[in-house]
Amino acid sequence: MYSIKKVSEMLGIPTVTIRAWEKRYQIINPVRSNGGHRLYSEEDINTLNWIKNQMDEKDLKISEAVSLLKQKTVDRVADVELYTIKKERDNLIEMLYQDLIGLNTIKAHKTIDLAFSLYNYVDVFHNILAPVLYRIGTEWEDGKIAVAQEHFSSQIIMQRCSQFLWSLPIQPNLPKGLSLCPEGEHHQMGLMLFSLFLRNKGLDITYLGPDTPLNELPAIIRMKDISLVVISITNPDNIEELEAWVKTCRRDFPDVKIVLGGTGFQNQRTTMSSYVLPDKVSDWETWYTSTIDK
Amino acid sequence: MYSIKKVSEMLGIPTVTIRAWEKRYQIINPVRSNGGHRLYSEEDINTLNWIKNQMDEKDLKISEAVSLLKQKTVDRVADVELYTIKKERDNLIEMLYQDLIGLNTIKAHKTIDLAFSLYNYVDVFHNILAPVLYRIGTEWEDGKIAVAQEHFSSQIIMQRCSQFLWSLPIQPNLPKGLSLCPEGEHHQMGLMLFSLFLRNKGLDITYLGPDTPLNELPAIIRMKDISLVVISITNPDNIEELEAWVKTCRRDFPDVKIVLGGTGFQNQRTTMSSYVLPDKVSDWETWYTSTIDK
DNA sequence: TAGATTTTGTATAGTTTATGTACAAGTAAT
DNA sequence: ATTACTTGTACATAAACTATACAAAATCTA
Repeated sequence: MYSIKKVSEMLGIPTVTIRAWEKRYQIINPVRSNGGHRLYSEEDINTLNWIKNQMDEKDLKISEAVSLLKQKTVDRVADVELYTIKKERDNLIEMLYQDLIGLNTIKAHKTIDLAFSLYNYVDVFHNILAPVLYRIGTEWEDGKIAVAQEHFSSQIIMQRCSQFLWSLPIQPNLPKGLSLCPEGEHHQMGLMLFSLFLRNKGLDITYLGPDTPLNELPAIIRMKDISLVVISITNPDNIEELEAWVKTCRRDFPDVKIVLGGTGFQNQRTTMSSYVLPDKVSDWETWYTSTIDK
Repeated sequence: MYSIKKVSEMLGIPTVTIRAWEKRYQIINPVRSNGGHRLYSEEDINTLNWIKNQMDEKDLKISEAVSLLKQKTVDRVADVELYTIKKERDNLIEMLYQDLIGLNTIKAHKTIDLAFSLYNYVDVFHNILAPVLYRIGTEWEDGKIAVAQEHFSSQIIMQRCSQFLWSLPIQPNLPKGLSLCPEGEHHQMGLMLFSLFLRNKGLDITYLGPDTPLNELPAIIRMKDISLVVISITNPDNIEELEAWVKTCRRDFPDVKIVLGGTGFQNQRTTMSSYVLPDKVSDWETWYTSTIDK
């Protein structure tokens, strides 16, 4: 906390002027001491300094510098207020896409917050977050958008999804599960959605995520007393290794259920087709009632 | 024990003034003799001396020096309290470590929640989450724990950290920043901590995270009007490529500030050493005041 | 373009607060 | 008895506060 004299000396602005700016343009709001003297915070000084720099560098008048400053703050708020108007789902998807492509952390999270406030979370996952990430993933593969944009987007969306992985209630009597993509696999949205589906049913799912070495699974299965393993694959080249692993798993843990999924299985012949799960969410329900909720 | 006159002569402060300070600012509390005369302890004299030095050296008013003093004692009390619950903190670290190693999503989040309820968030980041992740990272490199355990742990800790990246308030007049690790780099905890440090100062930081291709940065810098780029490196092999990039960046964006960090720079000769940031958090403050908060 | 109006920095007046010091009247120490 | 200390009140000066005023510069208007 600084007195007006200190600030005046630091910034080279007369005290009268500082007070006049405060009164005329409401750019700062210093705290007062018991006796009513102004006490300036770092933030206040920042603002004054910025104003003065703008005036000096760009030869602006005080009023112009102030409206620049207000513009900066207003931009954020206005963006957020816009959301309350446009709230149809397609709009939300487009907005979120733009936020993510534009690397706007704050706006993206605000949009997701809005989505969660308008729709139930299952709906948000499947009809907003997943489509956006799918679109971004496709455009990334086509080279239409940059790596950084794709990483940034999936990082934010995955983060929001995984919050639900630990906040939803668990029913301890249901089986425990493990979900993962093998090494070299990075597309985890499908895996996340299915894990959330199971988590929503009350299963205790440990989400290991992408790039998990299959040879580590037996130890984990034993340690956590797992009875359901969910594996997602995008690249068909990984099927062979997975096939071998499934075989040993069936032998070592005959009671453990295995579920496979992901685009890697489309139009591929494999000995494991009985474990492969369809993409449709309605089929998930069928699978669940027949396999887990028997 | 010293009489008021002795103290006055020792410190060069009139007796009247000493009494006025005692009455007005409650900074000292000298014992009284039977007859009511003040008897000053060494501690009282130290306090007075400190106050006087502050006023002389930093040209502070008595009221300002006093509030500094009170702040100092508050800090010390906090230190002492911290010390008494240091055991508790070590306990938390151990608990969290066990939760993460045991792949217990829910318990790990509960432990982190507990940590946030006991300490301020900066403390939690630097003294609980970072040490745990560091320990797990080391044990992973030594082959003591599995890949799955390391991935799982860093996924959870990063998720908790990044929540702060978009919930802390922003000061729009401060510069905008970008933080990232280049391609092939995966250790992001240091980058995250420094990003949080800047975010905490009110800077609008876009966290791109690990594995970001450097050649995409110019477009992003233009798009988001970035004026600060933070890059972290663990592997010294990446220094050469980074050096080239820094050179072109300096040429194309002379106004953009660059900050480099990470263990990759330890004991390495490089032309970029002027941009390299020390590890110590106190040095971060120095860097900030001299570079951003000029 | 001349004159009116607005913007902006600064000045001034009358108070109030902050801070160091002075003084009076009484008590303690030696 | 003399010197030092106590409390309480008072006072002077510096620094801030509010409010109003004013002049130069910039901008608008007829």
